[in-house]
Amino acid sequence: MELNTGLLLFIPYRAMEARVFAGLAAAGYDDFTPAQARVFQRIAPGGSRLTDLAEQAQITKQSAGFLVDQLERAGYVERAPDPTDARARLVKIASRGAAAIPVAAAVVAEVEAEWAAHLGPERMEQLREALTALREITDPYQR
Amino acid sequence: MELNTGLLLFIPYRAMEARVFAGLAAAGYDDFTPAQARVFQRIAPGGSRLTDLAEQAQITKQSAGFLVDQLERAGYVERAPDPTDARARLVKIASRGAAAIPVAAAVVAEVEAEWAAHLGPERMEQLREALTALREITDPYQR
DNA sequence: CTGATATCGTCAGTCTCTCTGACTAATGTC
DNA sequence: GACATTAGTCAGAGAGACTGACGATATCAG
Repeated sequence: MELNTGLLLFIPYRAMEARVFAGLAAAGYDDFTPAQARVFQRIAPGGSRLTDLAEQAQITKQSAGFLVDQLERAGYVERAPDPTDARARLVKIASRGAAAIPVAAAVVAEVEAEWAAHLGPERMEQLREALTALREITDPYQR
Repeated sequence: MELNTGLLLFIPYRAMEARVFAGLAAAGYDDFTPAQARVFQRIAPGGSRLTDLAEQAQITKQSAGFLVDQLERAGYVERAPDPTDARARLVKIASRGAAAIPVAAAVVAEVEAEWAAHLGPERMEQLREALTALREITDPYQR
């Protein structure tokens, strides 16, 4: 059957998300939700402003604030004043968040390896390359 | 920057969904939500059982029932008894739903054409082909 | 054929996520 | 210095998802 390209993209995305989520839960990081994770993974190395996170995740700043509150309570992030703007605060990755990152990265690597094994390394590379190119016209917030 | 493959998949998926949603809204189909659409697009030609829709969309049957209720009230679907099982009812596409399908299909075709223009027809074909192959190991509910 | 078990769908209650609108405080602009 | 803009919060509402319990029907084992 021939599915539209949108759904074809969604299916493996959801599979990846579910695997990473399950892997983190198995490692003890079971006190956060997918919505929180989608914000968390967009935090820049030196910290990000709430408004920037909201824009990148394409949610309102209120929603982003709600999710960051929860991440903060669970110890994954912390908020610090922004030295360049007294109105703003930087959301930074805290110790628990930093510890979770390699766990998530390992699962991502594992799933990507499975996909590469199924597709063959060449097609996997083509896939990533095509998706990266597609980002140029579909991602308004390229980092 | 090198993003993980999950996020690379998600970005164009979201772009496609937003475009289709906006296109339908512009054509007067503005009384439904993305969640409803995700269920709607999984209805089989002859109708689908609620439980099957829930499985394919990976939500609970309660959630699926909630969404189908709304789609039914808005005239996009209708429920009919399942002749093969008196416990079940078939969710079928109603007239308003059938009328919306070509509108959505036109937007999908438009976006796919833009992507093909950006990637070149060959890479676009490779992309779809790789995604279809990936479905074999990431979609538990292939139709 | 009958009783136990499974499946289809609904009802009820709850929680998470997201939104809109209104607001304060700080910044930037003219 | 007046005014508009930007960063973030507070308050309220609604959508969408979940768990648990349930009635009705189907299926299967004996």
